[in-house]
Amino acid sequence: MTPEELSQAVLSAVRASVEAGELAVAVPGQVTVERSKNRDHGDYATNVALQLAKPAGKPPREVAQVIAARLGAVEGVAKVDIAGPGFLNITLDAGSAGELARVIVGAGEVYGRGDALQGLKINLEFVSANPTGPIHIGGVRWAAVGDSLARILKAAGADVSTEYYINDAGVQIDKFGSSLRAAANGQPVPEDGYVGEYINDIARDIVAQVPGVLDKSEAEQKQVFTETGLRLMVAEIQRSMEEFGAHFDVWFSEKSLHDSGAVEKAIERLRAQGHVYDEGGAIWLRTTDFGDDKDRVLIKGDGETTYFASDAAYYLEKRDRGNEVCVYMLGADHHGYVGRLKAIVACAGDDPQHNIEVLIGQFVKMLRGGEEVRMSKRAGNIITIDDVVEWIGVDAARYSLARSSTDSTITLDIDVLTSATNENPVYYVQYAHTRMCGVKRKAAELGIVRGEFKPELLSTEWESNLLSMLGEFPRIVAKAAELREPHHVARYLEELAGVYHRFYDNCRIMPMGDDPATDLTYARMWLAEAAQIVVANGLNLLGVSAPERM
RNA sequence: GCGCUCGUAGCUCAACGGAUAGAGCAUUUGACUACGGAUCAAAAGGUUGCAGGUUCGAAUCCUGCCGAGCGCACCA
Repeated sequence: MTPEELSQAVLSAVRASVEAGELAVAVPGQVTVERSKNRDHGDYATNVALQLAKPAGKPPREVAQVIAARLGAVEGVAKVDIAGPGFLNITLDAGSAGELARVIVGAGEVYGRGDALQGLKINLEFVSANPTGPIHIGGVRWAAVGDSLARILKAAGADVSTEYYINDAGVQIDKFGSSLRAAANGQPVPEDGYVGEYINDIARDIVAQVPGVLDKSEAEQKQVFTETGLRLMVAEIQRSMEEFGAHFDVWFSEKSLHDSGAVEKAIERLRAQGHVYDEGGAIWLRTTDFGDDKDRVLIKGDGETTYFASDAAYYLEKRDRGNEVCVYMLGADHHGYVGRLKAIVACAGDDPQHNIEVLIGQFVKMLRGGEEVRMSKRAGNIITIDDVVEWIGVDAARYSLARSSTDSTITLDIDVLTSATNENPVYYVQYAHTRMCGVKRKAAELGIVRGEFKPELLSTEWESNLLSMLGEFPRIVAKAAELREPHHVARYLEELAGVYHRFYDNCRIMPMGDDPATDLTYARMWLAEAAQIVVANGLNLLGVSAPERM
């Protein structure tokens, strides 16, 4: 019996109690059934009685008794206990619990997918770092979290498109171009320009790719260095992201919004909605109508459009492509944008509670020699995505960045990263997977083929623990998707790996010596394979490999 | 000054408003002539920043205070 089926059974028990007049309460839409943390509390627990106590006007334990009486009679349920303030602790009979292994093996890589977000078209924009330099450690966090989130949302049934917004318009691009030109000509870096080894590298590449560029006029040089530099830098970022396993369906150019006239069109649309006005020679959007601190300028007094105008046009463009929900993943230094972004949505006549979601993530702090490293391009101590991958590899990097909530700043110790220790919990999870594969290898070596499955043989505490843990997976995926929090999947995998390691230690799977394979051998092979499927599916959601050997 | 986010074991981090606040690392002590010991078992480690409030129940929600990070442009 899966937790989903059990949940339905509990719901039926509630409904039956209501219909029998034992409970005067509205039947809830659904009830949560969770795996018990403590083995003394059975396989699964539900707090439904606690939640129904108040509307029913009865003490929680009395409500629990009514439900328990009916639930105990359900096929597959061995025992129902009432505990504490009114929890229902449910123990399944071994056969019923063990059936889950068959379900999982049958489902294979589909196990864990659901329909919680079925039919929802979501656009997920993340990283979107300026193409004036390599992706640094902060951007890497969004690459790991964003790409994992995309995978999780898809697993929950959503129609997801991922997107990287290239800020290829504006003064920072001009500075980038002139910095490249200066480097190529051996001139000092211009005011507020970009420095670093990568600037010299790109400048050299441009000189090599465009023969005679240094003989051209200053204006022509600026154009060549800006355009070619931008192209090379974007290509570099794309390569880094590709190697990191972060996939973007769309690489969207800010400049294209201006070239296509989308910005002007957007302003007209907002004007038609009645939120645009002229003042002091500039054109404004009245974002204060929708909770923003102050109104925002769309077109400056000098006729130039603002970055904010691009944002508005970009949002409308995304919506025109049929995206129902536009998710933005921004760094903590951009949290001031949330208000104005939501105001854009409201000004456009959309619902800021639904059509846009802004996820704010905190910074990554780096430690070296026990002291915080303040990254500065000028000091040349930027830590890039390529550095991190070189030190610890894609798997460990993605995992360590995706296993924490983005609400909290995380601190990475460079000394630990570069020493390549086994401190990263990803190895704990991956090792569990290799052990599962090891069992298969051993079985092949002994010529054992998995025979008929007798689920009732999986009766020890380690086996039932593993089964109930495996049953949680679909619920975890749905939760991670709904909360937009990939770290729940990672935490689940760590717990699952622990449960598996303990099962492995206490429950010998393969026969010893020359002993023949028994029904118990087969049953445990089914269970081990089910566990392997879940770990592999979970790691895949995080973009981390599930190795057969380490 | 105003606003957003955060404050949990020595360190890095978990915990749909649920039961005795959990893992890993570090520390101490045990376990292989057996499927890979990158493992397992055990010990120790906490007034969840402080003070109130809400309720069957608060690390979680509300208020105030303390502390940290970040943001408050006709910049991008």
